[in-house]
Amino acid sequence: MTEDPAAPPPAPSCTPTLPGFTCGLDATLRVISGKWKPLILYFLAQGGPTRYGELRRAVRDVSDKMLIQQLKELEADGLVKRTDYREIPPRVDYSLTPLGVSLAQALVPLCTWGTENMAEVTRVFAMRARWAAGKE
Amino acid sequence: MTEDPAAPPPAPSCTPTLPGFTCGLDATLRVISGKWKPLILYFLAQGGPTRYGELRRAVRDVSDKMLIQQLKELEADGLVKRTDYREIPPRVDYSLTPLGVSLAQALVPLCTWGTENMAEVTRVFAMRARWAAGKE
DNA sequence: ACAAGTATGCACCTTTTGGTAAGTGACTGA
DNA sequence: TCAGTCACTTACCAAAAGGTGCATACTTGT
Repeated sequence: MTEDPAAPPPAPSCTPTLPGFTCGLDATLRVISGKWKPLILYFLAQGGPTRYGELRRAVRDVSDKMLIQQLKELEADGLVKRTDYREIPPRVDYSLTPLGVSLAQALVPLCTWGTENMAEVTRVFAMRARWAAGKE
Repeated sequence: MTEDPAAPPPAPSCTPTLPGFTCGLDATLRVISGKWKPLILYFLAQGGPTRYGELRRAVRDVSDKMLIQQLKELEADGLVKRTDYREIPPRVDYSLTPLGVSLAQALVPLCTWGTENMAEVTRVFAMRARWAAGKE
């Protein structure tokens, strides 16, 4: 038999039989990795179509270069849609595509996990930072 | 009331009111970002406790340095447990902690999303690669 | 006339991340 | 005795990611 009666916890059902990516998880992570992408997705999922300047102010501390870059990648990945109104003081807004919306939904458990285990994660990162500082 | 009747799609419920991390999603992503971490999590979730050498062979193309490094970070983050049997040809194995197991579960939707949308993602990445190659 | 805001582009630099190759010490099999 | 295995460690280097700051063309407000 292949299954124990005392089945182990429901493992991540990756399917590592694909070209280029080792599994679905790998593919997904490549699409959302980028310092500001989670935040962008977050704001777009919450706020609907958002103008560039608004995003800029919402995602604190992001520079123009970075924000534009990440938006372009998200757009190229088919997760966000850019709408240029071709007005004369430029007006552009960004929103999630259906694909983007579905990804945002898949991200919910991760948000939840992060929030629930924030204490642990924060503690651990504080330790890492102190350790890294001591190394120099 | 705070909710529209025509509610927008269930957005990622980040809670951006925390120190250090902008939201739960942010925290989670920092913990799993790293070229080999998803794979490691994947194998540990599937296979239970795994010896170093086995992992090394399972996660193809990973170098010792990288594998050790990522394992150390995962251990420091409380996601995997390292067991050293202190035997004389060294014997060590790695397994998921309860926290690691819970994270693995939270990753399932991402795996699924990646698998379902693999076609899109693959296509888009192929385009990116071609574009990058043309740039040089 | 001049500053500020609009959405971006570009050049340059630093930081972070990943990769290669070698070495460690105690052991085992040929 | 000599190569190979075990689980690592270290030094060094390349590539990728991220950051700073300036420039654009046009408009609005002072």
